[in-house]
Amino acid sequence: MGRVTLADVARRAGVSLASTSRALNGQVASAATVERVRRAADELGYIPDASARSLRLRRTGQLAFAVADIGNPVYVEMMREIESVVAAEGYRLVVSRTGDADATLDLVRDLNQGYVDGLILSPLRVTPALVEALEQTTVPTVVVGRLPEGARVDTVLADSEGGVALAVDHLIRTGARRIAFLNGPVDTTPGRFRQLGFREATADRTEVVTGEFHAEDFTIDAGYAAARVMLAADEWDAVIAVNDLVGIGILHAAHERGIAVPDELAVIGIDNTTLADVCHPGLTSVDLGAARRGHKAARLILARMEDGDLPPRAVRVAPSLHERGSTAALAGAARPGGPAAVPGSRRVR
Amino acid sequence: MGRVTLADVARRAGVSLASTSRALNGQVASAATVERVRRAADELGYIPDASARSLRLRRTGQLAFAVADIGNPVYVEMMREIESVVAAEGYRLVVSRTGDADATLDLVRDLNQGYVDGLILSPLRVTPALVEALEQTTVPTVVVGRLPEGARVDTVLADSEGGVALAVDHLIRTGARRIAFLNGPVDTTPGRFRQLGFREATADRTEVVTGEFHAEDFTIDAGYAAARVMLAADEWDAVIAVNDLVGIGILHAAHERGIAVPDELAVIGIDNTTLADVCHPGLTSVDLGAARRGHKAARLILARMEDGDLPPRAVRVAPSLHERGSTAALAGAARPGGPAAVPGSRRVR
DNA sequence: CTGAAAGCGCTAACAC
DNA sequence: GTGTTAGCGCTTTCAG
Repeated sequence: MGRVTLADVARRAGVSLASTSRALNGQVASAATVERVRRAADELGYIPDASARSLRLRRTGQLAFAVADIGNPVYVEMMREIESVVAAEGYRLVVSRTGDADATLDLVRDLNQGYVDGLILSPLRVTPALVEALEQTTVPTVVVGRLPEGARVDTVLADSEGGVALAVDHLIRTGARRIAFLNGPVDTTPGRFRQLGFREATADRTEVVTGEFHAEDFTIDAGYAAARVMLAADEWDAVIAVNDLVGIGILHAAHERGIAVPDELAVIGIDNTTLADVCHPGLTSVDLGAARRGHKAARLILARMEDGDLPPRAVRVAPSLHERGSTAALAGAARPGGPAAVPGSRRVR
Repeated sequence: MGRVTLADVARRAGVSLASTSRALNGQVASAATVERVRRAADELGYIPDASARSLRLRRTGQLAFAVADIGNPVYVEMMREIESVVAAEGYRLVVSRTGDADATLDLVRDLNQGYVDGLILSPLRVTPALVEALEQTTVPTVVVGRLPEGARVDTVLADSEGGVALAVDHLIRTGARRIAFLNGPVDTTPGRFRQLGFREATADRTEVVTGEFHAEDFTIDAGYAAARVMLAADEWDAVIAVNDLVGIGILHAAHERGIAVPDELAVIGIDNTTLADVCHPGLTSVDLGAARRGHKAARLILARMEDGDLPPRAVRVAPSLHERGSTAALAGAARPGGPAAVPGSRRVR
């Protein structure tokens, strides 16, 4: 027995192909026809063919989510949320690696093959060619991350500047005066805007001495390597890491040098991933709302697919600081639960 | 300007549809034709339609990877490896949540819609209905995890029993005599076989006192909750956790009670995820080879799609123990790097 | 409410 | 080497 097609069902039900299709898809059809067709389909074990439907309907029921590295927990969190939203609307999720800038470009261009109905893209690096490709593509797309002013593409934005400002303020309030920023590659969107945030937030704080360092990648290992250099060069009261992974690299390097965290060095990460809760001490971290960004991105793409003529939208997600053991408590503010506390964070803002 | 189809290219190149298709797909065609068609395609910006090709070719170029919860880092690791292998062969990866047993069954049945060319499935619970559905489906499938004896399905297996034995042996060699196993739900594949492994490994060790406990889920929170109960009830020298997440929950509970790890309580996790390296103390963990299982699964599905008549295969991946700070060092074996060491693990076996 | 027929875009026989 | 044609399985006009 080969594949059961709609024609088989039609034959068995003794009605036409058209009526069979209509009956199965809830279009106009007499109750009797629907009944007969349903029965025939059941008896035959009919399952509609996805490719044929896609070709005819010009829709696949699939959405793509593309990121540089799904190994970063922050993207996993985003993906979970996206999957959960779009699955509820009957869409499957295809995951892709964006790889380098060229690969990202290819990915966007390939979109026109129509293997998905929409794309949620979180590019690490945004080139003019990419923006152009995004504007040209006929497949609805939403970008999680910043695009140049005026780009006609739906975006969902983290408030990097605001988030870093939260971190800077917190450190200054807890007494830090020499504050370093350990960035990742600065030619990336997160690298660029988190750095900008650091500069803005410290610009008029004349009481503060600042420094900037760079990890070669947004990973624990790269963060550790860069932190060794940083800690060997100067003394700092506090470091803000471009993300939690780099923050954990700093924790390792500090531990290795015998520098006590938070007493001798406060550390703040960004992204507020599970890792921040698991490491020791717990990593105070700025939550840039990965899950919420995923949620918004999913909603945006769904809306865009619904109506392609909507004007481009930019949705913003607010940051919040989650205080853990890697930063000193504010004077008068008891550390929750005391020294033997179960890890957990205190939401500051 | 609407979609550019192959017919448009053919018209512009001044050759037939068939020749155009052949020229573009590297079939027999004169150099001149290829040249003209290529040019026409370029000029028109032709991009083949994925749905039409799928319908005609009876293949989608997509593979599905289905797991219960992509939030668990061990699945992320597996997915990364799978994605990297299949992407190199030109396949896209669709991720699905398996949800409960019914949802898993639906997923497998829906496979026959033909929206993917193959499925890699890692089910938490295996029911007879699922096995039957897997055997019936015409879409190549490989299961990561244990299936009942005789199931005619390709599988890749972790050696749970061997892995747990590694943990038990290590603990006994480092002097533990009262050893608990903190399992997850026992009606799951990992729960069942890791428990079996624990029982087998401790069966003829008359010098050892054992106990078994259960977390309600394979998560940090559930592990923590169960560990509180466990630690309140009795005194243990060591605990083996069903996975790293539960292991970290134990670390938290121990910390909360003021129990020193590893001096008063040794803890071993399973899966050897990034988390094991990040938590404090580092979690000694049994690596069940998630990345290698992902790799093998990808290879298996590729081979199966190549030749559907192959007899079902079962590929095994060997476990290894990675020693970190949560277990005492063997007498005479210096802890690598001393107390201020950079986190890292020592592969014992 | 139902049926006949066209056609989505592509590839693969088959004849030349 | 090339063109003609059928057809993958489905939905949707358009008549009746």
